[in-house]
Amino acid sequence: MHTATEHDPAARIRAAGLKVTAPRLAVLEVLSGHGHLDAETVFERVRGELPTTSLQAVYGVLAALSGAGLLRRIEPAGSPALYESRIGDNHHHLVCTKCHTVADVDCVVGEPPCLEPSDAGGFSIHTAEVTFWGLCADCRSVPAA
Amino acid sequence: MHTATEHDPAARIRAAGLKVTAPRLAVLEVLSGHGHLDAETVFERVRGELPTTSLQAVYGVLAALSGAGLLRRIEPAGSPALYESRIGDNHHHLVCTKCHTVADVDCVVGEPPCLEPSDAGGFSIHTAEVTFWGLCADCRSVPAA
DNA sequence: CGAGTTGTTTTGAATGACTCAAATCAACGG
DNA sequence: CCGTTGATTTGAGTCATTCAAAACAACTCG
Repeated sequence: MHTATEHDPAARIRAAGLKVTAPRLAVLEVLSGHGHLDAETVFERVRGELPTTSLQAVYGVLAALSGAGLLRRIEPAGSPALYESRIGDNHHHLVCTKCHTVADVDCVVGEPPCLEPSDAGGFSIHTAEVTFWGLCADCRSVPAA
Repeated sequence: MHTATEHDPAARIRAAGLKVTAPRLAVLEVLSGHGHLDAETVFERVRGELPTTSLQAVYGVLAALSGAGLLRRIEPAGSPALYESRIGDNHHHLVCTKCHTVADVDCVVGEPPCLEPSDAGGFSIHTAEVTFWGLCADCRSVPAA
């Protein structure tokens, strides 16, 4: 029913035509949760268990894995690029205008492009990216501080 | 019926509580069309008629005017910040994945936030930003060049 | 309408996030 | 286990943008 590819990080990397290396496994591990992390943060966490890893290696790994579709990269205005492991569904994001925290929102519509523009102006659209901007619960409870 | 504010750039700047200066008028003039221009391009065009203007001044003007709501700033992933004069309607954008050209799309829904997330996760949303990604007509007609 | 106050612009430097390139090194196919 | 090819390290460079101090110019008020 399930192939090993679905759960085993090494198999997923290999299936993407990439070599399986310690930094790549470490990056996938760091991003296996539900966070939205920037390259610097991934680097710090990877360093914890793989101290010889360089920041450039992390940039390379993030580019390779997101290029291969194993990670998703988002770039909200005002934040550095963020990476997440939730892929394959075309979900969207909530960004706090004050603290820049990012949360996921399920896409109510479905398959990408989950929305169609009224007039595509000659473009052939393949994705609709939706970013909701607002105040997160924490920032709302601290009005002027 | 109409106040002068609606059409006169100087009046609009003043109404926003800002001082009316030559660089500000020049930036508004440069952006009065329907383009999506980055700071560097605005700077080059402003220089044409106001040669003493510095790039930093342009950054300052763009920040002041977009902060005041007289310009809209967008930041598509992979492009520098772009500025446009179409404001007040919550329209969206089409971005070419190849050449990064940007086109406007009318919002089919209406007032911002034109979309509501299914679960706002504690956020109080005020805007939904939609970016459609695809190939523009020009890039589509040049498949592999 | 002329001086002051305050906000703007100039000039110059610095920063953050990321990319490029050469050399070393390691994964995997044979 | 060796070689090829792709990854990582090391080190430098780039781009877009911001910061800061000093010079300057709009608008306010007398």
